[in-house]
Amino acid sequence: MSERFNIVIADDHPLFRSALRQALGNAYPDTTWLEAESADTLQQTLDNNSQLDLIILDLQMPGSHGYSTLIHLRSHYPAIPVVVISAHEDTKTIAKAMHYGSCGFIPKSTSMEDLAAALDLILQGETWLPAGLDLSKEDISEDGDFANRLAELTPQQYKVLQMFGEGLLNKQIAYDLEVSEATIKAHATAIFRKLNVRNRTQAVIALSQLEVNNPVL
Amino acid sequence: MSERFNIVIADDHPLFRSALRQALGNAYPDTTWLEAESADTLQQTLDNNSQLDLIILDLQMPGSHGYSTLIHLRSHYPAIPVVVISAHEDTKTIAKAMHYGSCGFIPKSTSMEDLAAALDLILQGETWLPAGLDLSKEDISEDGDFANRLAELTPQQYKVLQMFGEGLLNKQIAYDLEVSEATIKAHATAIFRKLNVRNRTQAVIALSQLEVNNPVL
DNA sequence: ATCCCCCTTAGCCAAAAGTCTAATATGGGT
DNA sequence: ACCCATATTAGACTTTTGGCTAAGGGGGAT
Repeated sequence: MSERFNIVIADDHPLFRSALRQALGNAYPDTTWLEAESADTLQQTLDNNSQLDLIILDLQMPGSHGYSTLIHLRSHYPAIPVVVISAHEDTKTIAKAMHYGSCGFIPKSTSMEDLAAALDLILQGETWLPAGLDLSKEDISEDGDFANRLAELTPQQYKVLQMFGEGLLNKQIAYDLEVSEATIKAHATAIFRKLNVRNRTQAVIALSQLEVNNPVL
Repeated sequence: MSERFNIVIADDHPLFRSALRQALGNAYPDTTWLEAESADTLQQTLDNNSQLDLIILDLQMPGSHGYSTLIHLRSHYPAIPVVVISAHEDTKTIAKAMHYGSCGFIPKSTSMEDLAAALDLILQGETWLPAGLDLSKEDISEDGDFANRLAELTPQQYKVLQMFGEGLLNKQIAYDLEVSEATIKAHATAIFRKLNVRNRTQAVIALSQLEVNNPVL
């Protein structure tokens, strides 16, 4: 055991990140821990590290719309397993996380011992779920179409879409990403085509359908 | 007892509307029941009936964003009590409904006897909540600012905002409402000013913050 | 009668959004 | 070496959006 793993903790709460890191540090002494506080910094972490073994992902992060980050990760980095960790723990939330390619679901209420046991399984390529769960009743599939469309976006397009979701103008996005406004427009057109919408407002509406606990789904 | 009441049932599920109506018809034989299946038809019902005694409101309706309808009703028809009825029944959802001016909260799992008893109280001007509830832990107040701003919208402005939320163009909205595009633009400018946003995308984003079970709040 | 609010509309203008073509650059894979 | 996906940009263009001014009509309240 105890290989040299590279594990990312993506959660917007600093206290939770360090608690998780500390709790698991004993069980995995040779592991390199990386932290990301937003979808943005998570993307940077992915860009800068080629050998990642696991992403521990919170569903609520600034600049991320619920499951959208999970969908994007699974489609563009299929080799890296993602385990979702969340304060929500109803079966629907869990079923959706699994449906979108998570290799496990860890409620934040999980004890630290269970957590270490869960990581063991997951790092071996298994899946892990809280005990005593019946997901058979949960029928997802509704928005499968949009999820597939979202998965077609390139990383940069995905980033631009997220910034649409923050209400930014093309000009502001171009400034933030340090590219020209023409580039943003080009991305926008590509995004709309892939998502099958006509303008940015419809794109944002579609994106918000992936919010955690959205009653629509 | 048994006055002549006018009660509106606003729920997008036809089966549920008739079930409710049938169940309560016995307890309130002289009551006129009105049904609305969307925020739109609810608005029409309000326009056409001056003497309404109660609105039974589901939080999930087509063209309505969670609490936005409740906020709008309470600000523009303060004399008409609104009781929220919902499949969600966590304390946060309930606390928010009460915070936004609901005079009660009825989970859809409530028995028909309890339901009749609840209506009795509510029609007397009292409030009603499921037994054994502790809302003291729930702290809302976060988006009070936006709720106040939303309450400033006139009925027509509110309707236009909802259609922004459906991703419609000014041209389409004008056609649907049978007014000119100039009118929609005038409403749009007023909406943005009242909501303190700069464009329609930001308005839609703000509106979606009022979604039921939105983790942001 | 008067005031005020809401709804309506037109016309003008500026800004932003969105489409299209065409071109360059880079990196990975075959 | 070559192909391909991605990212970048410019330029020209159309459409949509949004703000501003001005103005008329209707209804309710004082």
